[in-house]
Amino acid sequence: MSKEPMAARRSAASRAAILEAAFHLVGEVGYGKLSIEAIAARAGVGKQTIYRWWPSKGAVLFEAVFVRSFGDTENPAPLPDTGDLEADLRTVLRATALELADPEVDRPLRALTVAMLEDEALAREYRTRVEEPTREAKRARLRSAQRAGQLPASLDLDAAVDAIFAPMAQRWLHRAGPLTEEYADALLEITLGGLRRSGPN
Amino acid sequence: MSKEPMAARRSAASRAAILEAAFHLVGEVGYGKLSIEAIAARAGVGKQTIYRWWPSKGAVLFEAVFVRSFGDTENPAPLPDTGDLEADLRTVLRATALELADPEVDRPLRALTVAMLEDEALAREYRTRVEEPTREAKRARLRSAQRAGQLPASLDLDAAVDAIFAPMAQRWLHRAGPLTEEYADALLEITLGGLRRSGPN
Amino acid sequence: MSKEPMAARRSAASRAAILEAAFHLVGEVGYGKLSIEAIAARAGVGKQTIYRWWPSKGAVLFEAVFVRSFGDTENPAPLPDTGDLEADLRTVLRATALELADPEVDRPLRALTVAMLEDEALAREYRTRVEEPTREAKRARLRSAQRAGQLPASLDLDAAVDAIFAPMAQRWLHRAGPLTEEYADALLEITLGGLRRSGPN
Amino acid sequence: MSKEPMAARRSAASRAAILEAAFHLVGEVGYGKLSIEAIAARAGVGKQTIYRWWPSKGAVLFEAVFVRSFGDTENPAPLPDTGDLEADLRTVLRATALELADPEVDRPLRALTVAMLEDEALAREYRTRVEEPTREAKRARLRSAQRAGQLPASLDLDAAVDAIFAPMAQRWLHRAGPLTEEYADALLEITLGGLRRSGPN
DNA sequence: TGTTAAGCGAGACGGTACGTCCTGTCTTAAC
DNA sequence: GTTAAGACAGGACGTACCGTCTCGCTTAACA
Repeated sequence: MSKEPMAARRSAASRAAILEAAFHLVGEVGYGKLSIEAIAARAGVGKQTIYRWWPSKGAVLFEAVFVRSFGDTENPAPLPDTGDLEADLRTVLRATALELADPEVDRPLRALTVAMLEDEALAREYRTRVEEPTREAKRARLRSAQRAGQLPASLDLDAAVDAIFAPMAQRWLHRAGPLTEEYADALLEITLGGLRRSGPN
Repeated sequence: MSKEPMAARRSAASRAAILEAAFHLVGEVGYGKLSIEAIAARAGVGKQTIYRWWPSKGAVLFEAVFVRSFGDTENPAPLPDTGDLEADLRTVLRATALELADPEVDRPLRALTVAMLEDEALAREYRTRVEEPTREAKRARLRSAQRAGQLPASLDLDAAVDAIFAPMAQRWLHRAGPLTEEYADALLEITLGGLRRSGPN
Repeated sequence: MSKEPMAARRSAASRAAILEAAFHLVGEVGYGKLSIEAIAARAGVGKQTIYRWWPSKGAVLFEAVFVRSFGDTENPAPLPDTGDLEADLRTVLRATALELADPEVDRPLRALTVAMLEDEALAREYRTRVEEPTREAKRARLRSAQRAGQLPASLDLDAAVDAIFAPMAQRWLHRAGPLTEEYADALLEITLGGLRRSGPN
Repeated sequence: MSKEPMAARRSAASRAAILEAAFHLVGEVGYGKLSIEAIAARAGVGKQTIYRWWPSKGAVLFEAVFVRSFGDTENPAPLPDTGDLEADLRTVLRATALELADPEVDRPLRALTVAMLEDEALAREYRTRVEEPTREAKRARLRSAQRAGQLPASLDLDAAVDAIFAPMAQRWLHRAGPLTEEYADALLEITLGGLRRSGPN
């Protein structure tokens, strides 16, 4: 299989400069005030070069964030699997809490969320290329736990993934409270043990 | 003690026309393409009348959605309390699922979410006037269940509210799946019973 | 004959403040940037008070300049008549040159000229109440000279007044050169003696 | 030596459309109600295209009138020189009278006068590019008459030009009377012969 | 190994919307 | 019944960007 012949002349330097500029600009001014004109100026690039390769500022931002997060590969890392489901999920949830609390991550990710809310095509691409692979990694860990008899075989895996991970995402999105390891632990205890027997009883 | 004398001259007709116009326009074109110019034109109002009373298009939208949802009162309805916690939460979650699936609600709410992501002041107002009262109503129902011995006294109520309601909100926001009563039920079973014993075991 | 009964309640203080404000504002910002709003604010007066009594900002300016120049009387002073036509005209022309060179006069008068160019009704009022009386005073002096045999009886008096006074006005208007006594004298020599024998021949 | 490379990309079609639109609009609504917005709309052009190349609506108007009057050349036509000064001046003055009486000329010229009164920079440009070249043409004719012994060598040429031409300009500006050939002739007789011996004696 | 077409930076173009200022009309409360 | 105050519908201001469109220049691929 050969390299795609399309886009033969595309300037790698310009592409990198554009993504770099978009990423930093969005961190400075937010999605609403991000403009293609400013990206082009910051990147030292003609506007047409952006319009030639991306359909919208949201698409530029998506790629900028995506490249930062995944580099050149499309596949997310699998979740840790030590055999201890609770410990592994705790590790992941705590790491997520820390990452989302980092302004370097928070601002572009928030901007990307806006972009996706404004542009359904972008949202679709996100679901395909980010959300679904990530979710599959989470499902895989839960499946492993099912095989180990730690979770019921009949479990609705998607609902389970939502139950474990959505509360943190929602708190982050609406800044509804601090993203701490304590919060991560409290959530995990509820989700794994159930509200009815939650708490250190 | 008298009513505040300020803003005495404000035109109630113009205010209503503006909120009405904003609500419908945002449903037609989305938040990004909503313009104050268009709101003013649709409402038959001078732009200055909008700028005089609201600091941004997001603030107009917030008030438009708020008035639609709460009318003149500030207080959300309390959750049902029949004594059966699971049944009551099921009622609420199912109703939420149906409501979020309604385009008349979906579109303005999605737009409002964008507005809040773009404008922290607006997000703060939302948390104070919408999120926190609503959350308190939810907490109150859980406290009632604690008093009835259905939930542990040591439960972290905010984490519990998140665990119950966030997954649905997240699925709605990212259109990650259908908002059905089945999904509501599956979530509730996990959250109340815990993943480890979830499913019809 | 009594004071006119119309405008019974009109506030003399407000009228004076408005004219004062208009006069000074126009000197600061020029006619184009003069606004009724600014006049009202400077005069400490409601906008409606201006709109009630004057039809346009030009009319306010006209009255402001007019009151400054003529006070309460409508009649301009007659030209000096010592019997020596040339000396009398020299006196008047030199005085005109000095007055037009004074910024306190120059700026409002220039503004008034703009107002009249923009508003034919105002121009008509100016011609009736300022230009024509002034011109009649000039004609009167020339008539006196005719009676004294210093000017031909057949002279077209209006053309003569134009010939004597227009060049100075034009130079002032277009800032085409300095308004000096020398210029006044040079003009007078040409106009009285004729170009063909002008100069100290 | 090459033509200046700057402004390379300027659209000649847009420039022409703008000047055309400005010229006609000012004739319809006058200078005060002339708006850049309306010029742009009439010309089928973006506002920015006007702001890019002209600093003010006055500058647009100046160029519009200038192009109409002079086309691409900067130089005014010389005055006729048949050897008979009086006849030549009569020709010019009569032509001026007729031209100023033409509404097609009157309205834009009056507007341009307002523009210059409001904007000293514009007035300066007018003096440099229009008034001074025109005046030089007039001076040249008078110099020719001096060489022919028809005028004193000591004559102040600028004052003489003013004396000949200003009265007509002033009457036009203030609509102080009809601009007829008779008026032109009367002025010329006074200016050349002198008031003291004016009239058909 | 020179030709040629693509991608490139630059930026003008016709537009839309911004947020501000002012217009002329109106309504209210105070005197 | 006039006044100061100021809200109102409307419209123009001058600016910022939109997405499209040339313009010359650079550069890699093919001839």
